[in-house]
Amino acid sequence: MKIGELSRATGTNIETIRYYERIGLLPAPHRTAANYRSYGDAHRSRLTFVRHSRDLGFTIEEIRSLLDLSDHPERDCGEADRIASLHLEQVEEKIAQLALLRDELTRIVGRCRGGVAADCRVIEALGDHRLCAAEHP
Amino acid sequence: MKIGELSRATGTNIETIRYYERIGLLPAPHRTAANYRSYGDAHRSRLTFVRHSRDLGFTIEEIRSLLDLSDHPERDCGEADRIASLHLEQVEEKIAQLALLRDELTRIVGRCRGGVAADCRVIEALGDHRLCAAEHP
DNA sequence: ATGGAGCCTGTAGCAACTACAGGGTCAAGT
DNA sequence: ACTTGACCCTGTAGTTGCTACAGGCTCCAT
Repeated sequence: MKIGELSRATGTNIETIRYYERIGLLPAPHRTAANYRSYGDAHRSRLTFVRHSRDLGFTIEEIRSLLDLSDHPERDCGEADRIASLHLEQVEEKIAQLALLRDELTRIVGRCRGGVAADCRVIEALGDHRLCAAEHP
Repeated sequence: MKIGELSRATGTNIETIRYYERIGLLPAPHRTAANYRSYGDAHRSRLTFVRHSRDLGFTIEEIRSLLDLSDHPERDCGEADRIASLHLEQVEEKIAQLALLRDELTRIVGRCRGGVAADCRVIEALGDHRLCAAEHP
């Protein structure tokens, strides 16, 4: 299949597919006589793997390691578990961080009662960290 | 005060301070005879405002608008409230999104029972979106 | 044969910094 | 007086993960 078809089949931007090839995440496919890329099913599932992993927030480097493992089925699965667990931890940390931000923003927004900027509680709060309820990063 | 002192006083990287000046977020300070930047209290509070806003996740462009408001105290406060409310919404959306990811990752990680990569549930799950419990972005 | 969709390469742009390289300045110690 | 080391300067390039051209080829239908 041509790049446009692969793009539609996986919901991936064409430029992104070429980008993945350039950084070595997808193997370079065969070319037709007209120098068009020609992909097979193996390419499609690899790209699906990549996109799904990206959707789950894995970095390119993490995906590289995961792909490497999936290319070597005889290896130990522990590494994959380690990468995923670490990532899960990071997501949980990020959620906790954002929850703090949300609380702080809610407090700040809630204090606005209209009027002119000189009396604005939003702007006041931004200028003075001491007005915050909790430490945020 | 010199840039290093301002850096320590606000917990901002020196390179970041110069960057903010370059993009017009901080006004260019006076220079000493030796061409060193020399800051006053107004610079320090402006930078504090910027850093605090960044910590709360506002983009540079949002901060530009907020600073503009705080420079014009006679203007209506509604804009500041609008920016902060919109940002709060985005944070809430991001949290919801990450919660979905967390759930999916928890499911995936929980399925790993060791062994070789060929039988790895993590890798299997990454390659097949149909194994997911919910739609994620 | 001509028009438009699709493909190619290569480069530059986005956000928000961060990290040099290669040089100048200043204050303290000897 | 001189040296050492901390600090400052400019300018440019790198980071992540794409996205968006520019300028040109190829294919297929009309």
